[in-house]
Amino acid sequence: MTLAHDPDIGLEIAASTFAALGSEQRLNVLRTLVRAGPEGLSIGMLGDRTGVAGSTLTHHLKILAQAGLVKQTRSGRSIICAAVAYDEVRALSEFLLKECCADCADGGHSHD
Amino acid sequence: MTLAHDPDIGLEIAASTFAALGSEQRLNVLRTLVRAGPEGLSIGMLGDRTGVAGSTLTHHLKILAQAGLVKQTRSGRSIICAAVAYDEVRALSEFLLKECCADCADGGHSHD
DNA sequence: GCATTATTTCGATAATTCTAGAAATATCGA
DNA sequence: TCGATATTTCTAGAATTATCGAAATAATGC
Repeated sequence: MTLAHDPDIGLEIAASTFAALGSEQRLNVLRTLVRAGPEGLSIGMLGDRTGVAGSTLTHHLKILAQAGLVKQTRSGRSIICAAVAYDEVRALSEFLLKECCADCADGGHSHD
Repeated sequence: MTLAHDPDIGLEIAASTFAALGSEQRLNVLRTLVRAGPEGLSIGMLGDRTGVAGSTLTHHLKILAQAGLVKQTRSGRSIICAAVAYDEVRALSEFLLKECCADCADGGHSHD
């Protein structure tokens, strides 16, 4: 949704999505979420596990959510965050492997 | 090489590699290089095509090279840059799809 | 409504990144 | 060596990002 099959807008979106992943702390948050499974974690939980302040988490999660890597839903007084990175990551790798590497990719690089 | 099959160091490297891709200008440079094919382009050429100042290109290319996305070789008084992103991108997507999304990606859900 | 818990917004500071001009360095041909 | 070309280093200002505490907002239960 956020990234997909666009011609040149793809560059902009891809870059910002990569940027969203380009922070160790954010990547750690994402990993924690992914490992937590589809049920996700509340932000408080996430804070406990990562040792990151709530306000900082809000900041990072907004970026991850804008990139379409995380989805947030309210549950009572908690916000549950769950990773939905699969499609995004696939789109990203396809962006480079296709959009970028189109010319060379089929010249000798094998995909599975 | 830069990113591969590491346990937790992978997080750090993956993040920095993502960060390398997380700039529109850099991604554009990379795309230009990839499209130029395995022969690559000199930095001057790259400057012509992208309109980016040489010193800025040096900066970006260093980041891309450190991430293992671009390789530079001297040819006379020019530096030829060529994209070698394929493996890196594959490693990156695998990082998320496996290291991160292992459980969710393919249907089932078991934690480590 | 009030107290409690959970998250966000605000405000502020530190750190990093982006950008490119100018000067320095390297390479080549004559 | 000299002159021309190509790239890098140096430098620095602008812009962005990271971080978190304190106050504000939202939701729940009594």
